[in-house]
Amino acid sequence: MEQSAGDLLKSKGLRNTAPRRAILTALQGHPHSTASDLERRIGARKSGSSGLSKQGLYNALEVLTNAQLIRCFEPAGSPALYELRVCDNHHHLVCRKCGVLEDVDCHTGVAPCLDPVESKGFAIDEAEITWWGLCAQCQETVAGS
Amino acid sequence: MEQSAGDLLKSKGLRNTAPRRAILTALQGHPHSTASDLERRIGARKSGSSGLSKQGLYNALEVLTNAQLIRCFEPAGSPALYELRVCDNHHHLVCRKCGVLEDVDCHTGVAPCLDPVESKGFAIDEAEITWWGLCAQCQETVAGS
DNA sequence: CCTCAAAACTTGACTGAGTCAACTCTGGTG
DNA sequence: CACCAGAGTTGACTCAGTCAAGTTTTGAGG
Repeated sequence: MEQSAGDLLKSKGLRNTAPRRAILTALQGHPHSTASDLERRIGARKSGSSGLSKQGLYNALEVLTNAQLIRCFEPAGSPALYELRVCDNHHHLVCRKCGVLEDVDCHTGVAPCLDPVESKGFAIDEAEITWWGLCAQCQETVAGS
Repeated sequence: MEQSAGDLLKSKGLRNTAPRRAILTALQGHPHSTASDLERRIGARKSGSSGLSKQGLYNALEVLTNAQLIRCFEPAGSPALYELRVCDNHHHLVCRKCGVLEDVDCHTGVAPCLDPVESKGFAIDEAEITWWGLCAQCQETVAGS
């Protein structure tokens, strides 16, 4: 198996606290979670367990993001989504109708995978690509109507 | 000169109302405006003139966006930005530090300008690309500190 | 030019996502 | 095992945007 949440935190020199472990664990198997998804999922663990405060959640998410343990992504019209896949510079496909979201591998795998026509003097470190369209299911719905 | 705001509205079969004309006019020379920028700019016109309500503004922006007279763009961490450039599928460069935003032409000029490695059954109509980095000015600041 | 209904706009209450600030608790080092 | 900086809690607050119900305006037809 992979490293435990605690080991991951240690390997980045971060404190090994229950909320942080809970977030990392809660993200496994739920690749695109909003802050409130996480709040619900963590709060709902076996009764008696913590249930992290909103502020604590945002603090922890920020720390984990800065440490590159998780990645944050904000598609237009949606709250921020957090995911465990990092360092592979993958991109996203979003359905305009139902909002479903899919990961797409990057053709190069390292950021920035793409250069702009002109950089206007910027030092670019990432090219974020979002493809918009209709998912297979919504295409059927539209065609059938 | 270009078509007047009124003519543009007519050409799309939309009603020619003062607020809509005001929005189109206010966007000229202010390529990336938030809803509240627009509210301020329109409200501030010569006294006695309208000053559009918040709801009216959002309604009008939605109509104009649907009619392809303006385009809406939401970079992470910022409210929605509206711009007049449409139909050229251009992209954006954003400074991570100061938030400054630049337009970048698309190398093809038509959407979607780029195909994903795998489309997962989606019918894709747009590839939205955002480059993140540091603008020339912020690079100097960092280097100098 | 006048009328009228649909379309557009206004008002004001409300929501959701995230932030601020002040206080308390705890992990892990000495 | 005591300490304290870093982590978490609480609760008020902001900002961007939405909802719903009522009023005004636009422009097509008489």
